Amino acid sequence: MTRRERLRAETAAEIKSVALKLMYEGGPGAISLRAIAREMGMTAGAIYGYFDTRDDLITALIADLYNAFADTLDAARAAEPEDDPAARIIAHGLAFRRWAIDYPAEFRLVYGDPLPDYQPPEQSPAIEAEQRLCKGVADMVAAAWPRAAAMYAKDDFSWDDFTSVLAGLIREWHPELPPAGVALCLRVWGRLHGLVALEVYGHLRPHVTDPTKHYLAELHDLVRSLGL
Amino acid sequence: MTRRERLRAETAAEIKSVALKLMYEGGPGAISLRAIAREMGMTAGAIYGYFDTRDDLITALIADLYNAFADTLDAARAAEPEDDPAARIIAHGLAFRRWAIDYPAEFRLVYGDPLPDYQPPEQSPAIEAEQRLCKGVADMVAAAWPRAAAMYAKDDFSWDDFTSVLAGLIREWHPELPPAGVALCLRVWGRLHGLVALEVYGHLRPHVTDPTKHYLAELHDLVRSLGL
DNA sequence: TGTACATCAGTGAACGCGCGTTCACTGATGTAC
DNA sequence: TGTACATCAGTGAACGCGCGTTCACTGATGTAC
Repeated sequence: MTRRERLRAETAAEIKSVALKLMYEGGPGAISLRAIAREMGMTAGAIYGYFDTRDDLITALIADLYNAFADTLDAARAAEPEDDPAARIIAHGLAFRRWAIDYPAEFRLVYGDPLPDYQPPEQSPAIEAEQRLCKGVADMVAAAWPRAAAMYAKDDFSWDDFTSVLAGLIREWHPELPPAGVALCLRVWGRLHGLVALEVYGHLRPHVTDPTKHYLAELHDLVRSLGL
Repeated sequence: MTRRERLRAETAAEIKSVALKLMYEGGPGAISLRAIAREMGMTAGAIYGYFDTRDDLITALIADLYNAFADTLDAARAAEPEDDPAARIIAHGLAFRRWAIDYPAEFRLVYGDPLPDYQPPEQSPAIEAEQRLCKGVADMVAAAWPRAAAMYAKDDFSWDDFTSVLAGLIREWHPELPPAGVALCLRVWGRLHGLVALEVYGHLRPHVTDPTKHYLAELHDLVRSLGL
């Protein structure tokens, strides 16, 4: 990598990090090429040397976020013993909420409204990264399945209830997991998501003094409902 | 009500309904005074005869949506027998999802990102309407409480875990419900919300062929976890 | 080591856009006598 | 029933704004001889 290439890569990274900073301070709507350029002391046009278009920047940003986010959750799970699936689920859940609350703009970009006029591309690098998150949940449910099966194995699901993409991934990651277990993954995902989404969008605070406590209670309910 | 007053009210209503139509077609970002005026064949400035400012319009819109939404859910619950709390919960859940999927822009406005640059007022008519939704969930949990108490009554919650506003409302609506029951309300709310939010924002479709089926399974899990 | 040339990051001015908001005004609708 | 006046909904032009994007250009950094 030549000096020029290194500088180029650094500037591209700076553009993204400034975009994140703006988003952190002003919400997803605060991302604009002009604002980024202003912040960096350069001209709006110069950004076109690094990204073909505003949407390309956003797409790159989302992929980065997904990866950083997946890293955080993977690390949180890995910090708990492998033979304690309940602890891993709770650690994952708390880390998920922590990230969402600490970086609400990022959460919105990933899980909420796309930016005004942003059109995600069909083949986005974010898709791969999203699969990492998916795998995280699948790992947890698979670890819990030996005990959860007693409750859910008789649920009426078949492989036809999932897209072939998901079915393929699951069979690769956890061949032992039956369709009822995969369906359970999705519901667990929804359950982890619900209270956090409400909180991030400001619907919980008017009712509750300590959101963490309620979320933790939900995590314990969840773990219990999995038979752990 | 004089003729003039009636015309005024009709025009104000038309402004709101055109705003909804624009939002329905182009997402929340498509609401602009100019677009509304264009659609109505009038001038952007004319709208200032009806709403002091763009944000006032949005606020009125949100309050309307909350009320229409609460009407829908109330009706869905009321259609099931009062002595069958499980059926009421499932009907409520399905109606919630139906509304969210049929009117995604409205869902986003209410539960998702506020509009770019929209600053909700402190004292909004939407707050009252939101309480109607809150009461709906509280009613369901209160009806389930006699059976759910066995599982949740020993949860460690006190009235200090809620804002005084919520605590006051609950004591008015359901004086028999202890803090653990109120906490359960919030968790049920989150559970109803999770999968629907994921679906509305496009995270479920890439994995699943029939989202309703999975949501229904979640509702059944929920009902079961309430001991119904 | 020094010179001639190629590369290429960034400039700055311009384009056209849609936005919220203001304001002096017009012209129709209502009211009072 | 007809006239004089008041009300007020809506006009249209203008304001200043920030945006994404384009393009001919400058000037510094690198490369080849």
